[in-house]
Amino acid sequence: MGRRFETRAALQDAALELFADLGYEGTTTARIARRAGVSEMTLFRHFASKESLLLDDPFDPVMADAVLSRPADEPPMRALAEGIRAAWLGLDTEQVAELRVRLRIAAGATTLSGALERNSVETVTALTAALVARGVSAEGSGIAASAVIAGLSRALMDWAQGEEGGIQDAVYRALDVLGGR
Amino acid sequence: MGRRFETRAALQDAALELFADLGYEGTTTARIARRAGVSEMTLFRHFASKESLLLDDPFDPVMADAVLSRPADEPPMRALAEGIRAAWLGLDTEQVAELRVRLRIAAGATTLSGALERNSVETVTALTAALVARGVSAEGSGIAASAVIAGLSRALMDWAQGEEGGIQDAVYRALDVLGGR
DNA sequence: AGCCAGAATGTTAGTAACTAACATCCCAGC
DNA sequence: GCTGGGATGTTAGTTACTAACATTCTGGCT
Repeated sequence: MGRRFETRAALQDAALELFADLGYEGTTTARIARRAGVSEMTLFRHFASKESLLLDDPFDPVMADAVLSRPADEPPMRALAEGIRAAWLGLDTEQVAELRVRLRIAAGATTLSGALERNSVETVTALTAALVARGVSAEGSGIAASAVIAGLSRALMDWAQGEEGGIQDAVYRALDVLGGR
Repeated sequence: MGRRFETRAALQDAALELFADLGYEGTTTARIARRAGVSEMTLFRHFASKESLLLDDPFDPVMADAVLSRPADEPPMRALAEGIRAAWLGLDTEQVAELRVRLRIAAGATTLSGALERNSVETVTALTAALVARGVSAEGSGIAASAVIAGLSRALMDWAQGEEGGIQDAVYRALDVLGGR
């Protein structure tokens, strides 16, 4: 094995370099493939879309777990907000820097409006399941999870575009708002 | 004048009929244009995308106004949720029926994931402005507005796919969750 | 070493949403 | 009647993405 992983990484690297140079919309999938030394068809075998070259689903199981351990009487939005905080403590500076690069590219491409949320389906599903396990209705769980991820996405986009402030602060402020404070 | 409006309406009618018959993804823009008796190019002069044939921005100024008149000490998510309720009282049954048709089509098309939110940019902007006018920070306002619209969109999708329950009930339950109850 | 199965990749041809450039038409107002 | 400008048509593209089928490459077995 290995080759599969290597090609995938090569494609993602090529994509990020070109996105940075030419912008997201100025970069064609054909060119990404060429730079990775691979055919365009192969690109689409590794990534379902051009979008997913930039934004993987950032699903983090720690989030869902943390939500489960919130006090039982907490309303769903609050439980999500307080639970998610935990997962955001374990980021090292390199991860944060790369996240920022990706988000800046995403923020600059009009055709990527809503892309972050679109690529968080698995995360939303996991959070929804966590709420259901806490006894919240399936309907209410889905609504709360969608809302929190949307709010969080917006906060991250704002953070990426603004001055170099701490990502933790930005996320915490967002979660305060979403949790109803 | 008039012709411009007529073509636009003809296109939208043709689109909805075909979407209902063949599904969203099974309908090509070329075919919509043909049925409306117009060239494909003309279609794209009236609608920026295939998506927008199905989902216009449903911006309702009543919503933003209602948010403005909430008590000053209410936290942003609560103010949005409670404010928005008002705007949902004035829907007649015909509007609701058509909304349901559109949403069912949207729910059945995988490529339309997140489309409702994407087509609510103006609404989000208006709600953000309303919160800012109430003294909430620009950052927090955007986050809250994005979250509430996402939650509401999710609730509407659920409602459209489920049994024929009242839309008011569905929206009210969603707003309860979003408002932190 | 030589061979085999299956995975990874390539090639080719196509579809469909959208765009640019330029020609034409059609209606309103003089 | 004529004319100017907006609405439309035509043509020719670009780009993301897919289907079908051929080829190559790799790792394990004898």
